[in-house]
Amino acid sequence: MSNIAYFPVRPTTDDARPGKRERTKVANRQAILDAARAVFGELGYEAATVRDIIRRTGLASGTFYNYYKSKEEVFDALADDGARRFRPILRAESDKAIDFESFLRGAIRAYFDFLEGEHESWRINRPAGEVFPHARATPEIQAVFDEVHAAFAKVLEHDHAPAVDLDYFAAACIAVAREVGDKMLERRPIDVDGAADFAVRMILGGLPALPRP
Amino acid sequence: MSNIAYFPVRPTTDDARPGKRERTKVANRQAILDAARAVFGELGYEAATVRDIIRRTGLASGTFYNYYKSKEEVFDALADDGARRFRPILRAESDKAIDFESFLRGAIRAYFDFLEGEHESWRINRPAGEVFPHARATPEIQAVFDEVHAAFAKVLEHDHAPAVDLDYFAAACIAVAREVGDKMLERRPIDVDGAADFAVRMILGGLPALPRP
DNA sequence: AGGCCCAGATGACGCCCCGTCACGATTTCA
DNA sequence: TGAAATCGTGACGGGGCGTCATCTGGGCCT
Repeated sequence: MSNIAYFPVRPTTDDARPGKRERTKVANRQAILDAARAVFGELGYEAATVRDIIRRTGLASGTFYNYYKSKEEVFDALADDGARRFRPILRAESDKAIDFESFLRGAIRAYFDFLEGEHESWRINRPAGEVFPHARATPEIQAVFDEVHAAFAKVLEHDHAPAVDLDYFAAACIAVAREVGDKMLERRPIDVDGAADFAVRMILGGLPALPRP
Repeated sequence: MSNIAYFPVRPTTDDARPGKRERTKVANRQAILDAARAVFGELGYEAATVRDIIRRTGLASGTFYNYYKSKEEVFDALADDGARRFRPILRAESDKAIDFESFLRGAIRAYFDFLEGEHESWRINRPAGEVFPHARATPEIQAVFDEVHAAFAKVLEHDHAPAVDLDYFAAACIAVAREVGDKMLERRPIDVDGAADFAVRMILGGLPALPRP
């Protein structure tokens, strides 16, 4: 099938848009990210080496360093990517929330759904017991934390809820969500509703009991 | 000052008890542990190498591997050591506790005191932003978790509190304690009372709101 | 005391991964 | 089309890794 008839004027092949240099650049970057996800999944983060990642892409070892400085930086990039995809979801929950309870329920539910989705891409084939480092505070992840912080502040003030130590409270909420989320992923079948309900109730129950500084 | 007069019969020097072989063995093991603590503190866990650790002890590189298989194993040994020292403290709190509230308050208070104490040995000189991996589930650490679990079960049953998802609940409590504890260490002055009060109230408030399966 | 044995300390060694860099191929631009 | 810029390439020096043949000296026996 020739496509000349369809693109007669500019014989621009469909992959020729932004200049070849630029295109191979994004392709390489993406290839490295994909390879890294797979390698981390198979070998675990600790055991994985830059060589493992680059080998899987077919690129030369030097090429890796044109894009990332180290294994850590690739991991951060993957984490950043996750955070970047999650942020608008969180933002949407924050916008449509009426009060603290609806915000919290929406946010945790969204986070757990997100977790369940991500889950697939990672635990491919990893020997049990292997563990990932907790994501470092990359800019995008920090932004998510800040967003939570801000949403808490906004929505709690709007509720005329008495002041609490927001720093402690946000940290505690994130901790509960993270830990209950992890445990949720270990159970079969995965019960997002149940886990979310648990986390929400625990936080919601704890809030009015907090000390007022 | 001669001590001949004081130990006239058996010229047993005070460090000659269990045979020299055994003594240098425990000394070496301890030296490696001490060096590791210092190196992790100065360089951070990621950057530290087995060579850094062994160099600081003055021993030969091969000797290290007579005691530990890797940097990870030394770290685990240090974590295990901490857990081993904390366990009796936790046990004491569990024993003297009347109800869930007093147990929780005692345990968290003990944990935060412990944290503050440990704090010194670690953050010696480390560049900010560096971070330690969360301790792996070494046997001794697992034992602490199990102890918490068991204490929760015992004390909640004794309270005739309605059943809750203990797995989620214990995980959430540990998460709150860990995270609020970390934040506590970042503030000056360190306010153990305030942090413990916060964590206790949050958990205590959340408990009655939990779903009953 | 003298001698034998073996636990365990030693450090050189080969392996592999690291990050760099000079080179060459390919794209871009004039 | 030729010059310049960009970037992929893989060889290379550096260094940490874990091992192992060798040596040392403590334990133990006569």
